[in-house]
Amino acid sequence: MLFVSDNNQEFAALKTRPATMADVGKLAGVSPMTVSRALRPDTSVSTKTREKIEKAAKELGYLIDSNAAGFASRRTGFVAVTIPSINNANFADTLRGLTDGLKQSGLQVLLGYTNYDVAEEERLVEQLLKRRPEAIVVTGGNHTPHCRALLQNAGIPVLEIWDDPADPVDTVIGFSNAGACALIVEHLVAQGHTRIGFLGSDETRDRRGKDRHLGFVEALERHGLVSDRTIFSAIAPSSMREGAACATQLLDRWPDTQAIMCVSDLVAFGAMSQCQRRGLKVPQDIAICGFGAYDLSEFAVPAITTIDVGAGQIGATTAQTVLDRLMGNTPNPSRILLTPKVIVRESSAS
Amino acid sequence: MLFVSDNNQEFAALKTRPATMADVGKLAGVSPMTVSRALRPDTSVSTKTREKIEKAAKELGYLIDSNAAGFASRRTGFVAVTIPSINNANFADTLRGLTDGLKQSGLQVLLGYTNYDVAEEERLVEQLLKRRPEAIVVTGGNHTPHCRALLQNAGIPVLEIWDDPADPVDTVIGFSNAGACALIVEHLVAQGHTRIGFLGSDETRDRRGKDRHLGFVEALERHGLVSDRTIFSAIAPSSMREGAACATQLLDRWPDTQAIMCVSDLVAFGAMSQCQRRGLKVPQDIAICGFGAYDLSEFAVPAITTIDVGAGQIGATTAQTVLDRLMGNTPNPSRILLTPKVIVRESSAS
DNA sequence: TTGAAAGCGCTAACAC
DNA sequence: GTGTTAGCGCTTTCAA
Repeated sequence: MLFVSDNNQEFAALKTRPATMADVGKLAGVSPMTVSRALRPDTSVSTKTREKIEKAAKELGYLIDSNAAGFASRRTGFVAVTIPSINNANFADTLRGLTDGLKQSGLQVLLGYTNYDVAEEERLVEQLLKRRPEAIVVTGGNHTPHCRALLQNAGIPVLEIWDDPADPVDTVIGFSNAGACALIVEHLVAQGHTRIGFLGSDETRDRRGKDRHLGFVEALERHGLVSDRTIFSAIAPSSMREGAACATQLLDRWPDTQAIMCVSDLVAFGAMSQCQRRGLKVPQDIAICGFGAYDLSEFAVPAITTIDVGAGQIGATTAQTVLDRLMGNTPNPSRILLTPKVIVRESSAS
Repeated sequence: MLFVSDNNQEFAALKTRPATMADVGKLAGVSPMTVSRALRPDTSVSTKTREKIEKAAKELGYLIDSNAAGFASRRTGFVAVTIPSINNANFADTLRGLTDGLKQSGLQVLLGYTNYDVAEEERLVEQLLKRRPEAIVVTGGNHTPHCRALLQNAGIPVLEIWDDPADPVDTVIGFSNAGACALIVEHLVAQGHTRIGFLGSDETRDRRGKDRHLGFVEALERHGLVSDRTIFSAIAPSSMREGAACATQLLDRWPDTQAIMCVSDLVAFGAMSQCQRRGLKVPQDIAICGFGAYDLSEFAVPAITTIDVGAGQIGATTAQTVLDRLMGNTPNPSRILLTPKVIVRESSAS
């Protein structure tokens, strides 16, 4: 059986046509409609008929076509999700919380990653919207104008997560990146540090990183401390490599730095490695703090002080909120802000 | 990408009906069919008509319904992919190679994770197949009988990756986990080590880990060495925590161990941390090797010797192979095996 | 270059 | 409890 016209040779037919409900119905001696009912829960079909149908379906290796079902019922069962990167333990945790929370509902996550680029996000959101998801979850609250318009006009719940945007599109489930960072500064100041550096990354791309830096600056200023010891990598987001390189720059320029706050645990780990290679003892010679509560920080030697923003919890809450919105329980936008927690570990303990 | 879950439930409709091709056609004064043509490349529509249509589409904020389009053309544009875990840098690299390689083709990845569980894989594969993907990529070559049957009867290209199964369903893009591990053993033996331990995880769940252990045992035996210094964590896959715990057990039981081979870099990192906490110097007192070439290993102090299996390359090759299969260039199954490379670093250098 | 008719596989709505 | 009819939004096919 060919699926492709003769003049279009791409995608030659490898498939044999899969069985349909009509095929199953014919074999079971019932109408396709009865098959449709039998294959769904909570539908009235006699036990005998259902058994006949299940036998026939099994015999044919029949699997329902979810696309066709969604098409007919106008419910695709998709929830679109964008994250900045797939290779990031924090977003992976959020994703796990989200998918696990959606598991019972029959909703499926359609995932895309933006590579920390709002232009890419725009393309991605458009592509995802073409699949007619029932809700869309975007990481971050910073979008191109067109992307914003797409989200606003999509006619479905829009959830912005991992952020606290001043002007949200719809519903927000996040936290204040600036506020979280301020907590770390309070901790470092309480430890008696005054010469505190910051390692970040290109702020136009990593918007959450920018907010963290803002929180850092503001918190230092509240204590009357200067905040000029800052190194940004040109690459965003910064990771271990940039952490190591930026730590080198920071220490070369301000050798008397007492503590370094890093935009993420990965940067902190790279920075700490570099300190150790330079013969600096952490925390005796210099304190290091990260952000994100990656496993890495717990098992590093010394273990790294960090911020736990509740990545998994964000995902779980997002799932619940999506379900609430779709079931009409909470038809209105809301703003749910979680409270990040400092986890003090060896790398900054006196 | 798509994540998949089970069951069904009712959702209230929040959506206003999005514009259709008919709406666009009406506004532009043409038939829906002409709109369909205008919105696709390589179709014959006059420039003037196309402009009218694009203007109308823009005005209505029209986005094509990919599900309906796929339904009508019997080409969903989905490529189903299963990976064991979303929170794993190796699989993330493969996924990135895969999605990037598919980007130009208009094919979209539908993703699900199995949590290293073949029963979960079976459910997932079934769920994914219901979306009628044009090809399916599964990580690993170990499946339940029913899952195997599902894959075989799907009528689409099936690609098993990250493995070298003895009896593949269809096409294989992987490497020998056992062979890769043997390379590490050769390296350690060449360094003069004879008392070599292994840290792994529950072998029924982590099949690739099992193969790695097999390769370890065989390689030791080739050198006439004993391979009893082995600790498996009950948790699979092992990560940093288990690496630390299992290293403790190994060192308590065989304090004179000279080198430890770990099932992954994460385990190696946990083990190395534990060694350091016990006052052992790496590599002077004990050598440590990992598997997977995670960033972590490069920036750890000391940097960790590991195996680079070419995770990104597996993804890129998989994408290319999927395209070849779908375009009929390479209609037959093939077996593509990449060659893992040892990266010798400080943790095992003499 | 454009349009009309048919239908993809399924479900909603209404019969019986 | 089961069948019939209609149609979801689009593309295929054929005709003009």
